[in-house]
Amino acid sequence: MQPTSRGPAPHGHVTLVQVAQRAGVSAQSVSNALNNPDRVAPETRKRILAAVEELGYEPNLSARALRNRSSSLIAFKMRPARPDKASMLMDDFLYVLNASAVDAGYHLILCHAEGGQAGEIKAYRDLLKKTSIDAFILAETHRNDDRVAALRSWGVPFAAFGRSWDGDEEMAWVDVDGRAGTRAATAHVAAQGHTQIGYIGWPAESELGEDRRAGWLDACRERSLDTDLQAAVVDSLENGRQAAHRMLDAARPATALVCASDTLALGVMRALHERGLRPGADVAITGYDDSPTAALVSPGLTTLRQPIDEVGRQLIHTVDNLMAGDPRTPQHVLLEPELIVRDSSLPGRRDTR
Amino acid sequence: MQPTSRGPAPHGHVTLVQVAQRAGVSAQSVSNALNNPDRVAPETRKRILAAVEELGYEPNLSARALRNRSSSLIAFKMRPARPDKASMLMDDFLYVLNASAVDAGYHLILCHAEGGQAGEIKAYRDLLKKTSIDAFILAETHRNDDRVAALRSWGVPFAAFGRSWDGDEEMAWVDVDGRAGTRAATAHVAAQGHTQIGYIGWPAESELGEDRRAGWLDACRERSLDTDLQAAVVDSLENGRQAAHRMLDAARPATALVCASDTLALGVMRALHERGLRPGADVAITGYDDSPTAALVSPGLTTLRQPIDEVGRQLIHTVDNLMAGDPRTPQHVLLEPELIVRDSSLPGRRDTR
DNA sequence: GGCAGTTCTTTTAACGTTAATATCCTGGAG
DNA sequence: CTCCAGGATATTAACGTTAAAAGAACTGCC
Repeated sequence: MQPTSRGPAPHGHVTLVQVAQRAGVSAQSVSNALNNPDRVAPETRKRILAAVEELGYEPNLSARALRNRSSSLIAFKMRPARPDKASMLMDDFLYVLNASAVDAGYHLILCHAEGGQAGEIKAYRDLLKKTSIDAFILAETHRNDDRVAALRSWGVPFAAFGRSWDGDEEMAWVDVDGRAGTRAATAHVAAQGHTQIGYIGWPAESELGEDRRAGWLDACRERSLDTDLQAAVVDSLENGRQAAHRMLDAARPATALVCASDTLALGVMRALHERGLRPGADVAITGYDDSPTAALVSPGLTTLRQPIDEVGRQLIHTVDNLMAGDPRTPQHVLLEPELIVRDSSLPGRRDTR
Repeated sequence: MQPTSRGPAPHGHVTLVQVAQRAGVSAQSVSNALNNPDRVAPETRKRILAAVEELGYEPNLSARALRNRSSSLIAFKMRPARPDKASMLMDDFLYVLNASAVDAGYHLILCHAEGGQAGEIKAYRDLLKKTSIDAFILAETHRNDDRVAALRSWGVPFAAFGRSWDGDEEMAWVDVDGRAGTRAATAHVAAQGHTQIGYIGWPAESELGEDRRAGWLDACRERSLDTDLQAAVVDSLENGRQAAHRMLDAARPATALVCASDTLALGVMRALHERGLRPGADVAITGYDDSPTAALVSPGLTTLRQPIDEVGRQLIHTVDNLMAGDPRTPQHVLLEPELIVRDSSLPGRRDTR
């Protein structure tokens, strides 16, 4: 049955030429059949596709990249996972990002860089020189981000996870509405009857942090609640713990604590643990990110889940658009986080066995 | 100062030919200067390297890949993060794997596959056809792993995170000694005076699980301790919780529980929480993996840290060796986990503020 | 019948690199 | 003075693909 011999198969790889011979046409026609279907006669195309199928031909991406100056590669730089960080969304994020990329006909390649901002830019430039990367995905952009300037100056399509904080309308981004998240969390604990709702967040330099703080402020003001209890600390369990102790020692102690991250919220839980207080029953706690940990601690931590899957999909979709269509079209996508209510913010029911 | 004009720089990319013109030699000499330094005269080489430096030349990987049938790409397939899984080492692992790869002159490219075993193999084959991937890294191999057979039949270098459980001497792997880990954890709680040490692990099909169970068995037998209390459940918080309740309701209840994973251990903590018992003070608990969560819960969870950085480095080192040297040399690396002692396995001291 | 206009297909050349081969040159032996 | 060895460098060709241009076959129209 098999078309015995005559198959050159010199290296195990099937090439255009072999398909062409099999179908009795030129290599270019095969190329056209695959990339510009309307340039070949329907029946020729059918014959070619049959040959492609039969021989199991897959176009060689290196050759394509060389010829087209386009590698179907999208680059992403991981940051080193800070040990104290509970928000281990990176794992999921990377997974969907890659899945979406593959679905759209790309592959994800990882960057590595040391030496901060400058090192990262150098790494991007080197990568661009060496391989014709089609697009970049950035995470965590900030005000006056040099990487943005660099990528733009090189004319490479890119999209960021995280909006442009300096009102850069040109930049394509996908982000999650942090403000809406903390507002929802605050509203939730207020609905449980809490009136002394503290907030533990990040230093004011963090744009993301200010966004989340604003949501808590919104909710408190809407209800004319006290907004005295707030802390701005670097994201860590220990800082969350200490801030919680301070707020519980205040003249009018907090009965609920809204946090800018799960890490901070877990610090609060530790503080309660140290004081013999029960999360939920005695003090309501909410976190942010729905890190795996949030579901695993006891009691479970109420938190805000970022639609990370959708973020990944939208990012790929965005760069895909940038590459295909008019690169002048800015794309902004703002997604809503989802409040996941667990026992840490609910009174009552201790033993749910 | 700058060598004005005459620079073609047609596309912003510097090519071998441009460097060659600048240095007044042929393209081949530039290639040699970079790849076979002993084939060019020392001073010519110096001149060429100066030109390379000056023009900021970086070899085009697509062209190289096409010519050499080797892309400097190492492929790795992520598995979707199971939501219930606390062992989020993937993030760290990927980071070091990539860092090591870049250090060794490679880049990491991510695979995506659906459809289980078969789908994964198909994805590998497609990737190989399309891009001359240099090597693969596998995670979580098992007995009679089809992927291993496939990769071997194609003659592609690969290394696995996780030893070959079917005694496949040919396969290169890097692994962590699970047995030594649980033995150390068991010895640790025994040293605290515990004599009823239960074990919560995975179903017997899991080779990794049996390995970890063996460590607990070893330690118990060495001390002539009871080994009646054991559970074999699918890895989840809920299963850990239920198993813990069973063991605490037993005729001779467990006073210490050694677990095969942090997820299970967190389930145990929840069970204790439900019973009003204190981890550490009332029942000692140990987990496995030192997931981020372990450090964040209160009290902290005693667990075993896998030297994930070293695993990543060794894996890259291994495939690098396979590609360079004699591919017949099997490479096996077994690393020791490190016991991280936290309060969950220690009596006393409740409030450490 | 000849000629312009379609539609389909093939030919040519190029992307940037490197193995293999060819050429040049220098110095030393005969 | 010729000839050869051997090192240094240059030339050729190829990796697999595709844009651009050229060619072929067929249509309809004056």
